Amino acid sequence: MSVRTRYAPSPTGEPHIGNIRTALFDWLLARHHGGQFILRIEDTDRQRFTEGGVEAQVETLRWLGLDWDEGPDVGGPFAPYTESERLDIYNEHTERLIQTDWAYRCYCSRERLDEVRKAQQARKEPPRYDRHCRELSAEERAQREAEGTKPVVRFKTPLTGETATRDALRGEVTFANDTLDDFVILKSDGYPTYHLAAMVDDHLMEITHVLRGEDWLSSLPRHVLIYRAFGWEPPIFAHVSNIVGADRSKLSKRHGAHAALEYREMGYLPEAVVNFLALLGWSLDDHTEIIDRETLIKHFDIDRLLPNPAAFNADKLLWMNGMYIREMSPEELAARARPFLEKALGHEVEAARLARIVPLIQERIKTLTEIVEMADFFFTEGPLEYDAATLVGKKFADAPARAAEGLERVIAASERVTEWSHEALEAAIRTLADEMGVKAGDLFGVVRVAITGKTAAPPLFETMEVLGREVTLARLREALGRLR
RNA sequence: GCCCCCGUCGUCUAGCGGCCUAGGACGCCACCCUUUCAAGGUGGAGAUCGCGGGUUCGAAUCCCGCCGGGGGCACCA
Repeated sequence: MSVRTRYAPSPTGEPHIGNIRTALFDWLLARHHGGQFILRIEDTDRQRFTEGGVEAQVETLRWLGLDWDEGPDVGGPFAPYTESERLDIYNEHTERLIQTDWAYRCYCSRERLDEVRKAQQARKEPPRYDRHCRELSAEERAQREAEGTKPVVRFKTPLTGETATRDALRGEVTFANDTLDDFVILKSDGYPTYHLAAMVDDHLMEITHVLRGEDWLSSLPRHVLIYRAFGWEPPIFAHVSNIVGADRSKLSKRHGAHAALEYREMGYLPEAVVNFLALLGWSLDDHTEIIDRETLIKHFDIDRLLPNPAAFNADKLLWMNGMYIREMSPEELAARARPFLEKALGHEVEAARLARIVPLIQERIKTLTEIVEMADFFFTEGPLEYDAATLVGKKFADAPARAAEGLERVIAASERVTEWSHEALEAAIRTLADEMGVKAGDLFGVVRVAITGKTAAPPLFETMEVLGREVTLARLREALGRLR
C-alpha cells in the first residue's frame, strides 16, 4: 500500500515556520516512500477564516518546493479537498454515529456551558461538559426541537476504561476515558469540528501516516475513539514536537517567529530553509549538516525523528544560507539576488555588470538582501556618502596630509595605467606605496573609502576594474577635494 | 486544578549496555592566510548526559521516584 500523507492547514493567516516544518516532514515521508502528499484546507471555522489564507499556504509550499499530488487546485480521486465543500459528507457520518448510539444531540446553551465550567473551576475540578443531554428522553428532545434550539452533536465518550494507542515517536500512550468529555463533533451552524472532519477525511482520503503538531497529542484518544466508532483502522500517528522560542515556550509572534514567507523577503533561500528545518528534530547521521533535497528524500524516515521540542537557532540558519549562497554558481546567484538589488535601487541593473560584481561579493553575503549593502556603490551616481575622518582612517589620523598626498599620487598612477585591469592597478599602487614609504594596506584603506564609501568592501582592485577608469578617477578626485 | 508529553555543551544534535576520558554543527575565543570585510584552514573553551535511587562486572543508554520545562483541557484548529 502506498504511503499517503497530508498537510491540512486552516486558512487563518500566514503559516509560520513551525507549521511548515511539520508539512515538510509529511512531504518528505511521502516522497521517501514514493507515495502521495495531499493538501487539504480545513476551513470549518467561519469566524477565524481570513482572506488570502489559502493563498498564503499555497504560496509558501510552492516557494519551498513542497509539491502536492492532490489538493483543492489540482483535484484528485477524493475531491473536494476543501472541507467547507464536504459538509454533506460530515452530516452523513454524524448521522451514522447517532444511529449507532456513538453520538447525541445537545441543546445546552453557551450560557449554561459557561456556568457549568465556572462552577467546576471554582471547585478545582477539570472543566468539562457535564453530559446533561446525553440521556435526553424522546419527549425532551422533541420539546427542544420545537423551541427551535439548534443543537450541536456530541460524541458519546465511554465513561470508564482507557484508550490506549500508539504514537510513532513516543510509543504506547494511554488515556483514562473519564478524563475525556463528550466533545462536540458537529457545531450548531452545521459545520464539523476538527475532530470529526479530519478523521473522516483522513480515512476517506486513505491517509496512512498523520504527522502533525504535538498540540494534538492530548486529542489523540478522541480521534482513536472516532475511528473505532466507525469501525475503521486508524492511520499511523506521529506527533512532531513544536518549535520553541529562546524561552522554550511555543513559538509565537513575540519571539519574532516569522511567517515562512518572511524568510523569502529577508533573502533566505528555500533550499537552506528546507535543510535547516529538516534538521530540527531529525538528523541524517552524526556529522552531515548540508543536505540537499534529494538526499533528504532518500534518507528521511520517522524512525530518526525526535520527540523533544527544538529551539529555533537563527544564527545557524544564517550560516547555512551563506553556505548555499557560496555553493551556487555565480550566474544563479546573480539571477536570484537581482530582484533584491533592483528593488532597493529602484531601477533595473545591467546583467553584464551584475555578472562581474557577483563573484566579488559571493563569499561576503549570507542572505540575498545583503547584496544591497555590499554592492550598492557600484550603482550610485554622484558623490558617495562618507565623512572625511573615515576617509583618512586610523592609519593617517595624525597625518591627513599624507593621506591626501597618497590619493594624489594614486590618481596620477591610475591615469598612467595603460590597461585598466586589477593586475596593472595593483602593481602600480603597490609600487607607489613603496616609494612613499607607507604600508600598502594603509594606503589601500584610503582608496577603498574613496571609491566605495565603506571601510569593509569587496577586493579593492577588482572593484576599481569593474567600476571603470572614469568613475574610479572621479571618485578619487572627489575624495581628494574633500581632504583639502 | 486535571491529563499528556519532553529532559545530552548556550542552541541544533550523535549516542539505541562496554567503541564515551560523550562525537559533529552553529555561535564564541585564539592563531594562520590576507589590502578591508568575508571565505577558508588550524586549535581552544564549553555537557559531573535534569536530580536521586536501583538493575548490571559495566548505564547517557534499562527500571522506579522526584524535580524542571512544555502542551492540552472551546460550538478553534
